[in-house]
Amino acid sequence: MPRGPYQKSDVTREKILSAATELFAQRGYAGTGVDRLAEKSGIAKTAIYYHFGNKEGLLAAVLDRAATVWIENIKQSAERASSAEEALDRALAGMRTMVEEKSWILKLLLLLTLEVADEKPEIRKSMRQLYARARSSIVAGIRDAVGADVPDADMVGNVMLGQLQAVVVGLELVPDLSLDEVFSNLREIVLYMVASRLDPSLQETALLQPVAPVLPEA
Amino acid sequence: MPRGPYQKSDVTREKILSAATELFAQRGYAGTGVDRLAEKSGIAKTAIYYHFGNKEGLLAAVLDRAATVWIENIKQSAERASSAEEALDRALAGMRTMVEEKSWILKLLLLLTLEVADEKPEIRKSMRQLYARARSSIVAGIRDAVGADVPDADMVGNVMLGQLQAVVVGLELVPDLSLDEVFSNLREIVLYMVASRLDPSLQETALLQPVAPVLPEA
DNA sequence: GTCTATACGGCGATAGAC
DNA sequence: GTCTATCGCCGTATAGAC
Repeated sequence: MPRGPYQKSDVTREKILSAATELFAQRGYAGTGVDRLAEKSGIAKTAIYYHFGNKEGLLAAVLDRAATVWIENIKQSAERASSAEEALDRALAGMRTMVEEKSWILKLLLLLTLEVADEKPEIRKSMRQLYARARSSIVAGIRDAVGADVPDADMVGNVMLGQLQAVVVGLELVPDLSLDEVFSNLREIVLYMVASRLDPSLQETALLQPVAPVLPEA
Repeated sequence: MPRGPYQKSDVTREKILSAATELFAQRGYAGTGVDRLAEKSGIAKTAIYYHFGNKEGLLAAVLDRAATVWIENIKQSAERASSAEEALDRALAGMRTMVEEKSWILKLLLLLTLEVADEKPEIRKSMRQLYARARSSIVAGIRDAVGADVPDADMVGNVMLGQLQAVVVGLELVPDLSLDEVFSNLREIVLYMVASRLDPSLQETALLQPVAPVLPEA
């Protein structure tokens, strides 16, 4: 069994990462055994643990890379817009494309967060940073598009990312969920949130009060 | 080894369910081995598989029961309100309490959906029905509170449940997340959504357009 | 420090006898 | 329903080559 001069660590990491990216996308996370990853990448099973700690650490690395690419793409697309609304539409279109074509990334991102955020500080940190990058891209996008700092723009980012993740979960339950409806609804909400933060008088939606019906008292 | 007359199936199911509810809440899902469940409930390991198919089937049963109780509680609380806004506040308070006190239910609900919705039609169906029950409770609550049918009230439900789940994920990443902020933000959004559906002229938030800055063309 | 090979313990899940 | 295997897969431990 020739052991040859060993490859540089980075090369090995890359082989593992690309094999894992392919197999996780194809067969899912749970459906991809570490033994199979070792075989596919041509690297010993124990070396995978040496590099990534455990299967979840490998997943975190795969997802971090994949998601970063998407964040960057969407950001750049939005920057090419010539109006604030177009910037929003481009961002939403990017999110939608990701849901349609790479939902496994979003799905596993959620899964990883829920499964290991307790007890694995390193992975939690990695996920938190990824989320922070996505959200600050949105905040920056809003600032650029509107041309001014929007108060509490963080919350707009939270809502967008929250609804994005809700779509992923929703598709799992209702595969024929209407993305048109969901995204146009989200568009409307974001427009309202930004507008009401720029002009707080818009929050006067309490026209609900007078319409209130009479319900039996407890 | 006396095998005795076997207990009725329902009694056995109940023993398993209550043991699982307790252990899943205490030690988490992954942290609770089926062997331990068998020991704690006093029922043989294989009988658990006999009753629930597999560990995930058991989890689905546990969650269905626990979540149904919460949906009912929140619904009843909202019905006791004397105005539309109070009904919303009661519903939001109920959701918040659930996040604060029983977030493991929401967390595992999400996890189960993401992990097994493919490949396990029974569990997917169970989760979808649960989601549908929660959403139709919201829709009915809105109808009762406003005293009229709100067009596309489904989407309001989707947004509320989506943000609820986003909070659960968010807390996993940022344990000191401000629930005050998140829920008051959600309150604002729901009020807007309902109001704009009752009076579509409110959707004229396109005051963003004039503020649009000039960005470099691609 | 980087990697291989083997063996082993733990857990979910199934099969078959009773 | 219970029991006793038994399988597969994650993860670890160990020992050692380059």
